[in-house]
Amino acid sequence: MGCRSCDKPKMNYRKGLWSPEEDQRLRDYIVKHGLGCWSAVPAKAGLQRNGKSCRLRWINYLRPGLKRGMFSQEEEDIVINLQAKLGNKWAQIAMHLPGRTDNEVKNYWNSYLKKRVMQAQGSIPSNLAAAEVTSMSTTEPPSLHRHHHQQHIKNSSGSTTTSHDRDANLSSGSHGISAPALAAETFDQQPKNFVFSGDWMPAATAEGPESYSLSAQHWPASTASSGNVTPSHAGAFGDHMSSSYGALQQQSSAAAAATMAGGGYFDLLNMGDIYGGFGATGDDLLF
DNA sequence: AACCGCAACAACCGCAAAGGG
DNA sequence: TCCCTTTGCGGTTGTTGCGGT
Repeated sequence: MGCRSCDKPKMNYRKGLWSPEEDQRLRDYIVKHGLGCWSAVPAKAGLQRNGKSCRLRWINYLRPGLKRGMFSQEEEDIVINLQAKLGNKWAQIAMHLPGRTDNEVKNYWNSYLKKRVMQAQGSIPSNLAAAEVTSMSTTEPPSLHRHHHQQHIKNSSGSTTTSHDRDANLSSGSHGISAPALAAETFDQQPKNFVFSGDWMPAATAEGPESYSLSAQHWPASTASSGNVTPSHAGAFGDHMSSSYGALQQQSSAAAAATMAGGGYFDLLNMGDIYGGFGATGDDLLF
């Protein structure tokens, strides 16, 4: 792991939100060179960030296949049940949520699910409970009350975009906490969809990623929600990695075919250099 | 219109594990 | 085997925007 060739002079690293330009630089670099020594990335990519920050940015927001937007009922159930089972092992929990990152799961838990679970268990502090009365009188997340029809989501530049995906999820049924058995069932099941491209990647390319033109129009609006509620991560890679590949090859849905057009399984392997592969933890990158 | 509180989420920080020299 | 560096993870903080007053 040590990477002595990456030695670099200490510098004042930029902090705070990432600008679209920084995102672009990081993407460009990784697409061109693949993932390697993160500590070397900032210098090579011309970024005044530390490697840690670049890694986090890539994993949480720039990596292809991330799902943005509201958690579905099924995802909520998985988080709740796995949290009960594993504790705050967000990386492990995220493994079972295709397209979700540990950070996203953690934030969702801390900002919403935790209160719901506490209330369900009757252990929610009175002050919290009071604050939650209005929002918890139904099973919708508080935000859905506050922004009923248009959910404003910040992007990295601090501006907001309007996403409708949360509204889409409103129709997904009750948000009540389901039986614990659900989670156990869920992690054993195969991912339902495999879309092996990020929303910033071309949906279908005959030439494969190598010939892919890096124009800005292909990138998502930074961290803004793409409104994508389609499971777009490469499945629950983690424990299911090998079987997922098998499943993928058997998948002949139009979506999968379109996404993988001209590339298919071959693309997956090639893009592994870019994606870094999805490691045993599912959401982590291996290099 | 201004201020305040809340919610959501992006990002930082610190620690531990992993791996090379 | 030890030391050093990098990576990964979880906790926490900071920032932003919205609704209410």
